[in-house]
Amino acid sequence: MRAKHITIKDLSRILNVSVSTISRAFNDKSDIRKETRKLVLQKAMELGYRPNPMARNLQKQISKNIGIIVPELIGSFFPLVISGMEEVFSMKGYQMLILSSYESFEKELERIKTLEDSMVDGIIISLSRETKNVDVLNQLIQTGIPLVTFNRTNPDIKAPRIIFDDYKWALLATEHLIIEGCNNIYHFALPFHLSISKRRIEGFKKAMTKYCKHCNDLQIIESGISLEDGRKTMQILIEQSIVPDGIFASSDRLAIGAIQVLKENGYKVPEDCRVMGFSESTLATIIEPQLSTVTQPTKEMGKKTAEMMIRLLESEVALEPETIKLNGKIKVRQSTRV
Amino acid sequence: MRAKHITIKDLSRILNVSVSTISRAFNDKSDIRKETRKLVLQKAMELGYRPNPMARNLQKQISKNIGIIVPELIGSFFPLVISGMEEVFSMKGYQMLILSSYESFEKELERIKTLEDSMVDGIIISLSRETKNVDVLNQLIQTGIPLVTFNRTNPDIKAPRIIFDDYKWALLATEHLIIEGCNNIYHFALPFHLSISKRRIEGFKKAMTKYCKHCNDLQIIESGISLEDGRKTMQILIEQSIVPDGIFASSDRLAIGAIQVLKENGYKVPEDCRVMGFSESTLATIIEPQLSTVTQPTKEMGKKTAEMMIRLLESEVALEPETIKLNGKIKVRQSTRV
DNA sequence: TTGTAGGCGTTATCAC
DNA sequence: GTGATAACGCCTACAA
Repeated sequence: MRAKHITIKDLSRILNVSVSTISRAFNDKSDIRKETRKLVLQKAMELGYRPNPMARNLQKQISKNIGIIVPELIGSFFPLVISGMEEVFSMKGYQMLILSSYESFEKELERIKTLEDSMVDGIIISLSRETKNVDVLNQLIQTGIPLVTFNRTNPDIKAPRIIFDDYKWALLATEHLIIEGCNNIYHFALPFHLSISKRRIEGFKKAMTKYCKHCNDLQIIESGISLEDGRKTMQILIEQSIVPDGIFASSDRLAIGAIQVLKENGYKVPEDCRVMGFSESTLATIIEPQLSTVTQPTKEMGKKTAEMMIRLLESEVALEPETIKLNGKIKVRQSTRV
Repeated sequence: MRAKHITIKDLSRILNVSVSTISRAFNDKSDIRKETRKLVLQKAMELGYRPNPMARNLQKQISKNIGIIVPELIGSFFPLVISGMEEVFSMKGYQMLILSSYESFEKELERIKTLEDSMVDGIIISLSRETKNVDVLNQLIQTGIPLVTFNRTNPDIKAPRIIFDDYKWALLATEHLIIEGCNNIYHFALPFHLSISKRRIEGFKKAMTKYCKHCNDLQIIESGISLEDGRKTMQILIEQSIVPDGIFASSDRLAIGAIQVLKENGYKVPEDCRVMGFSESTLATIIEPQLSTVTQPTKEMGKKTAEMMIRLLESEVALEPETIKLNGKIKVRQSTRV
């Protein structure tokens, strides 16, 4: 029982002009007299006429919808990225269809299918934790649907990627610990198969060798992603009587888990062990001591990703997949400085 | 340069059947022979044919899109609610268009217009902090577009609302403080004009009078919503040499701000002052002492809201606006118990 | 500068 | 059971 919308035909009857004239008025065409356009637009406003987007899209063979798949909607990172995208897309008249893969590869495939079905104009994706095989995404690109990846991506995907310069900032973060006097530094890493994880590990190693610090693979621990994962890793270390004098954790949550367990076991942060997080979260200033971390331009990442998508959409020719690396900043707080 | 999609006509030509037959096969109509349907479906699968949703929607006069407006995408609450909605909507074949009002009334109006323009089947909204006038929303309902409000709503809106039972749980939270021995309790409230704020204040007052505790309006402070707001309120109190022995804050962020300032000024929590938060956030277990708070069934709220929307959508008759109140749980941690 | 008519891909209403 | 055909609301040659 929805109020019937007024259509272009109704308006044409009322104004005694043809539908094409109205269409022209609404599409900024040149071949229409100024006064006519004004008249049409005014009457339209008066009667509350707006072109039906479904009809328009059907005819134009586009949907003005962009599908977005993220691993999760909890935690502050992805919502903030999405928020950045929204700013750009809403300016350009695009809508976002947001779906979550819940960190599951299977769900991710489902979501991709859903988006294909609903004929989005493009797809933006950040890979789930489980995703190792990216064939489906490459097939997607084959069919001609614009794809952009961000943050959690994979070098095998033949699409643009907007990422944080993990290598560089992991290097700088580690360097910070070294300069503060740490000798025996451990790295709590994200799941190894994530490219984001690999890049940070490289940065960590580079810093260690640069300063001739002892560094073997045992110092790099595949920890996971959550606070609980950070706790577990630290617990295992302590059970083995290993207490580093510096920890570089690949996420704030990992870092905070480590700090909690250190404190529970009577160790002092930063005196006994300095702890550095990664990718600033609201948690960083709540924990005691406040956490040093690397801030990422999260919202910026969303904006850049959206802009890249729009470039793909508007470009006539196929663009060479580009990689955009975003810079961060090191935020020194109490957890690394006595 | 997008690969052309195969259409119902192509398929009809290939299979040598009429388009209507194919349409029937895809719409579970009864008047089609089993084998025919099977044949059609199989060939369709083979050729990768899927009905074009734009055409289908145009003809059915629906969009299968639900517009969702939230005040913000940062913080964990709204993303989690949305996550709950997604579960329900994606089951039912609906897509969500998510927009943020950025806590601004003006932007909120813009967003509503955008959604009207894009002809969503229904709108779900949680009001911005600034929103006092809800005429536009009532007009929306007049035009027949289904509307559901959640969390931040307003009694003047003639639409279903899915809310947390703020009154009851504010009462219980306050009661908890009283039972733990507090006598001089202050309430850090959200902006007064929010109905959510009013309901919690009522609950607070009720608990105080129930236990014959002294309670005047000075004990109820309009604090805001953020951690910073919580800090400010506490600071002002301390400057006036007022140190309550109990604080019931209307959000975890307010509570944490209060705890920080208390500690900075040498007061102990919970010994000198017990602090109770509201609406569990991830921050609650990070702060020291860990924060007692009221957990809300956040994701559940999203589900219930989505389900309500679907009921409106599927119902032929206009439904009487219903209010659904969700229950929470009191989570006792160190900040209220010595 | 404006109007006419065909088509975008479906579904629904008739006939057969 | 199946097949034509007219909508759905808009855009765009082409004609006037």
